[in-house]
Amino acid sequence: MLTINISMRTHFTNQLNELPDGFNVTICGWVQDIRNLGNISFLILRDREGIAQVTLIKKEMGEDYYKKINGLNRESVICVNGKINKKTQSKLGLEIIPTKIDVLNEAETPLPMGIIDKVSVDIETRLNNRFIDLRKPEVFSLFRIESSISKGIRETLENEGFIEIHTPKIIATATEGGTNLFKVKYFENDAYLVQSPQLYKQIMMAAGFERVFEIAPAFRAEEHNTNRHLNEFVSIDIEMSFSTDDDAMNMLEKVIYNAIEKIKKDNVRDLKILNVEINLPERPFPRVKYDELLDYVNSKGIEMKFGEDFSSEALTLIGEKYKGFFFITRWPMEARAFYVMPCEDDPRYGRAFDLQFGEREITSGAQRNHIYSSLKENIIKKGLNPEDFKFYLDAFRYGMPPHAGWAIGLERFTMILTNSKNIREVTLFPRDRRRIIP
RNA sequence: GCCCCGGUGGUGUAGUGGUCUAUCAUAUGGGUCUGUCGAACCCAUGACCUGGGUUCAAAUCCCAGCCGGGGCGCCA
Repeated sequence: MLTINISMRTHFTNQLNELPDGFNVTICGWVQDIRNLGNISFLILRDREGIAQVTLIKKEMGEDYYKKINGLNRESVICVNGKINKKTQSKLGLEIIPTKIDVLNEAETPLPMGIIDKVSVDIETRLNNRFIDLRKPEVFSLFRIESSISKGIRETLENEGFIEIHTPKIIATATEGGTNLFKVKYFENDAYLVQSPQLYKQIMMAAGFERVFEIAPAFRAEEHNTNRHLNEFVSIDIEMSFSTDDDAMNMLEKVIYNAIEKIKKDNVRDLKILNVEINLPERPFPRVKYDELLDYVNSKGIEMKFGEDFSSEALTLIGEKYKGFFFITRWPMEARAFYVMPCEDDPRYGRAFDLQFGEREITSGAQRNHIYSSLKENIIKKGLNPEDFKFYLDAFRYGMPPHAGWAIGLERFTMILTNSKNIREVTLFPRDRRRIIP
């Protein structure tokens, strides 16, 4: 049972059930609703854990006080001291008969948006008034689940010997290429926000840390306007030494499985509020080669050449065949970043993989190329300048072990598990093409 | 960046040239009611994104801007 010592409050609303009839408590929270019937009224108090009914009786409170409390605006913050009455007609099974009500902060009126109103609210309005939107239990539950996910992932990685690291988010230039970077002024120089900690976590392999992970924001200056992209998102990155792409995939399976197991255990109430059912995936996840899917897509009439990435249309088709988690493996080198390790048997392919959930991509990873000369060659092949990567390439010259890793988008993963339609739903204060406030 | 769509009270909507002094719900303010739990009932309040144009007449048609939604590309 959760126990938080806060001087004003003796209990959260969900703890009242276990207390005996007549027990004296103080509960604190927001005035969600007042139903006034004249000589009796019902005040619904909401806190983080639920709601409770406070029953106000005019005869017992006196006319003036009764009127004052009934006149409180919705969403005002109060503390109620009183006795539990279990012989109530309330559907909640108990009510509080107040002896003292402190008004700590009165809300203004009208509210920018309703919390329990029976009208839908646009996501735009909700995000503009996020602090109110987040008071809704079904919105709050998403973030409790997101919290469990990052906690669960962290637990698994720590058990597996990973060390949590923090790499810089402001860089001179030269990450992986491919995506646009946000430019920032750095005193007399230009600098950029990182798109990924990729190069740094690889350098940590040369540093001998063996296994590292980082949970941190990544920034991408892409002008996308979709339900699954953010310009700032939380990237969960790992890198592991003396490991192959298979080892990385196995680790990913374990991490995903444990996170889901944790949610099923710790977020029963949230899943119920959201009306979402999550099944533990079967392991191992299917591993499907790029070529196989390429053929499949072509056979279904979608034109796609070797080396191209799967289009949305193609992924929709693939998602109909593979519904849960599955890996796409053995990608063409030209479709992936320069740091991927080519396959020994055929260097046109690389030891890279994506983890999909149906049509949606949630992770990409690879065994990395740890051979200095070959890595440098691949940088040139991609049209990049090795000079720009000196700080990175040097780490491969004085003892770099073979290594592999992956990155998973926290919001994407949460979105999939909670069946959310828009990634903004599972981001507290999303940063997209237009939004930087709040 | 490209394509398509949209902007009406606090919130969500109806309304495609005149009968719009603009619909409905919700909210807000006031009132009735001692057991509500989406309380009920009565009364009231409150809106056509901005600028320009067409027209006798514009919420409605045209242009520009601003803001937003969906899709694509790209990706986590």
